[in-house]
Amino acid sequence: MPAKKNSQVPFIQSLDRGLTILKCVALSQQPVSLGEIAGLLSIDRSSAFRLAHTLRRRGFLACPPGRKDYVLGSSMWTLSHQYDWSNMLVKVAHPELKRLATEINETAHLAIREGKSALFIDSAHATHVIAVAGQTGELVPLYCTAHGKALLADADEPELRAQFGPGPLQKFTKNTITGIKALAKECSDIKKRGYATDESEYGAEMRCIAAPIRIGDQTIVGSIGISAPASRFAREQYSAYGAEVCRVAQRIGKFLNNPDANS
Amino acid sequence: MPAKKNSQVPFIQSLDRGLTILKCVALSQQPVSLGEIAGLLSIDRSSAFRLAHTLRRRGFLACPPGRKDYVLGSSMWTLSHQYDWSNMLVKVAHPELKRLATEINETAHLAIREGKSALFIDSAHATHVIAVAGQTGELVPLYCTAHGKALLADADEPELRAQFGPGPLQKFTKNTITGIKALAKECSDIKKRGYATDESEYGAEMRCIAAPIRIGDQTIVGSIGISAPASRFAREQYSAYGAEVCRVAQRIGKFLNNPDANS
DNA sequence: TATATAAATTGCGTATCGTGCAACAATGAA
DNA sequence: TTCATTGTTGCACGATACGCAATTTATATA
Repeated sequence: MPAKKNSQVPFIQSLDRGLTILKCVALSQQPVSLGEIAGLLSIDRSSAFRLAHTLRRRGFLACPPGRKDYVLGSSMWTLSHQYDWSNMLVKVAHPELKRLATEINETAHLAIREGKSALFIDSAHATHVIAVAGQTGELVPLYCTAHGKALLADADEPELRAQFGPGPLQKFTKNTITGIKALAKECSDIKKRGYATDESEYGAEMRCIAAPIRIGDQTIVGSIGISAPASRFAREQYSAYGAEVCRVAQRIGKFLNNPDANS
Repeated sequence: MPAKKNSQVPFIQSLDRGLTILKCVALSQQPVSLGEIAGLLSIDRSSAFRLAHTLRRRGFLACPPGRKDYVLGSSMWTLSHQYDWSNMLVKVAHPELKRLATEINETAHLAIREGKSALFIDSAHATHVIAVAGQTGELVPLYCTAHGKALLADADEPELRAQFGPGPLQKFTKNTITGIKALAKECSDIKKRGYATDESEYGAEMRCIAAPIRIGDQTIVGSIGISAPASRFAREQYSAYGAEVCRVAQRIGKFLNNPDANS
């Protein structure tokens, strides 16, 4: 993008500033003081005060009891909970999903976490006629699928134990990981490597690779990956495809953070 | 509050309008057109357009590909995911929690769902010296505690099966519900009745009552309840205490929606 | 406790910025 | 095609949001 061909549509200054405040408060882990807000926007304290005040009266900001600095308010909570976010992720990720599918020429999937399962919320098929498991809407276990394990990548052993209980996990195939300890090791490997694999751990004769989609390089909000019959998907391709899947996942994450990005 | 002693702090009109748009789009299940926005605020279409435009450029709104109406954008997604919301719920609910504890004169707890468990995020103790189980930070199973079952109240049988698997659930006491079907029945009863009970289903000799906290009378975001040794908490008190716990839960939910409400 | 320093909040005049009007473009229906 | 609806841009007026400065409130220091 050589020159900002920014539309001439005038910006509503005060709204823009208000949104900046909102973003800044949301991303800060500590409460934000008025002075910081004013400094950030390079505006007078009084202006910052009035903006923050309207945000507060609308419930988008709030003051911790007794304190006079700002944290996010309940409106943000309410709105974000009532909205069906999977649509959002689908919308953002779909072009990438399609690119991935045609590039690798296999089926690509998009999944989110839904309780103890991974839920496929979108897919893009390649030219192959042979349908692959994992239709949109399908729920699969977290601990024995590539998507599921990608979604679990940040979990440590205590967390996994809280999720799945202490007992051994259900065995679907001879490759299924059934021990929590082994699963924790797997997760930390996935986190290092960037992508998760599924060596026929749930469905037989299936290979799958998936990478977690992170916002702000932190919280995992979904996963993207490809799957194919083991016969068509050799183990030697893991590292190459894995890198590609990671790149796509990162791009989606980046786009979620910064919608202005190119393309 | 007889007269609005509303602070004289002037409202930033355009910011206020922008936030209204945000709220309206978030609450609508369908995409919202420009005309609707303009109508809602009783402003000119051009003004609505410019407000929506700034919201869009900041990522708070977005247009579905090809269409020209608005849905929530990725910024809302990002911000709401990066923020630690449990603090928010704690902050809003704590006064009510304390009121409840002193009113009933037992320990009151606040919990949220954390995967397959309920997580206690706050508590208020009464004057009794005898400590009750369920410290803040403790994780307990969803299916055999009052808080857990309150959090599950909206789940139907397929959903429960997806969460817990088909097999029988772990038995902690002689009262623990172990069948999914029975659990589904219990959940639908809870939904009708408004509150969940725990008849020593997890910890022995303990009774507990909890009600789901809902935003917009819909999505369950947490639970509030009281617990006491069975010796101090007779079964006859269920309906009275249950009603009270429901009232408190509703009040918290209402407050989350509308922070301006009377304290 | 008193005093000093900083931060939050309010009043006010002015220039800016947002607004509505009206013209224009794009889209879709008949 | 025309007509009707909705989205988008130009423009001029005036409401409004801004910064300055004064006042109140909170926090630190002696």
